Amino acid sequence: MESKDIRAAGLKVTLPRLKILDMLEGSENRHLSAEEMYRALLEEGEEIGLATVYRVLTQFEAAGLVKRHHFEGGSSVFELNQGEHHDHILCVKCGKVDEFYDEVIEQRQSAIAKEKGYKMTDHSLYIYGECSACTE
Amino acid sequence: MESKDIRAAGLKVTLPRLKILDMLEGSENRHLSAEEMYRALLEEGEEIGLATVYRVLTQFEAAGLVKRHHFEGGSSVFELNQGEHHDHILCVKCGKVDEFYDEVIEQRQSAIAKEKGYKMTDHSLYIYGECSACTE
DNA sequence: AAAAAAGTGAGATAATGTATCATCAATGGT
DNA sequence: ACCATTGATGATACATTATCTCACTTTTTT
Repeated sequence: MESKDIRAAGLKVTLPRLKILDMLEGSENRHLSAEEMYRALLEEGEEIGLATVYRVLTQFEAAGLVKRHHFEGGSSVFELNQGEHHDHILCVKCGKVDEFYDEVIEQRQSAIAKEKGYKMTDHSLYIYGECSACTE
Repeated sequence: MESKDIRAAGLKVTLPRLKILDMLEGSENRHLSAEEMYRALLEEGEEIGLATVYRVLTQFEAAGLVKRHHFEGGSSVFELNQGEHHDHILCVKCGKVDEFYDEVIEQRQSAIAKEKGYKMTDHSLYIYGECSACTE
C-alpha cells in the first residue's frame, strides 16, 4: 500500500500519483522516462497528462521516493529510491542499464571532495560501453 | 597557431573557428557553454551566429579538439581537450569547477565494466558539493 | 455535506540544440 | 593571382524536453 509513502511526502493521494508509483514498482524496466510512463499510462486507458507525470515525478524526487538520472544523450529517467545507493553502467547500443556499487570508488570520491575543500552533496557516475550481447 | 589543429581535423580554417578556438584557449574559465561563447563573441563585435557556434563545437568534438560535458541542470559545456583525461567536481552554489584525476577510480571503473561484460567506451563522473568559499 | 486546500489536464511557453537553405568564403589547380 | 569547387556561414524554422498557467476537479478537513 504505497499510499502511505505519498501521504508521508505531504502529498494528497490521487489516482495519477498511485498509478505512477505502481508503474515504477511493477515495471520490468527499473529506469523509465516521463515520456515512457506517460505513454504506458495512455495505453492502460488512464487519462493522465504529461505535465502531471513530470510534476508528480519531480515531487517524488523532492520527497526522496524516486531518483532522477540524466543518461547521456536522452531524456531523464527515474527509478524507485529503494535505499541502497548505486551507480550505473549502460550499453550505448541497446540501452540496457546495469547497476553497481563500489565501496572503493565511493571512498575515493569522498576523499577527493575533502581534499579539494568541497562539502560533497551528491555525485553521479555513469560508465558507457557495449554490453556482451551487443559486442558479438 | 591553432589553424594547424583545424586543418588537421579536415576543416577549413575560417574566422569563426579560429575565434572559438582562441576563446577556449584564452579564457579564464576552461569550461564554457555554447551560449556563453556566442555572447562573448558578440561583445567582441564578431558577427558569428549561434548555430555556427554549436556546429563548430560539435565538429571540434568529433575531431577530438574539445570535450563536451553535461553538468547537472544546465547546458553542455566545452573545454579544450589537452591530453590528460580528468573528471570534475563542481560547486552547486557558485558554479565553480575543479578537475581531478584518480588512478584508483579509473582502475575500478575498468574492472567493473569487465566484470559486468561491457566493453567500456566512455565514462563520466561528476562530484557535486559546496566549495570552501561558499560554505563559510 | 460543504468549504478549503491541493491537484489536474490542456495547451502555452521556455530552454537548449539541430536542420534547412540561400549566400559567401577558403582552398587548390592553373 | 584567378577562378571553380567545395565547404562554411547566418538567419530562421524546427525539434525536443520540460515547466508554467489557469480554469476546473478531486481530496481532505470541518
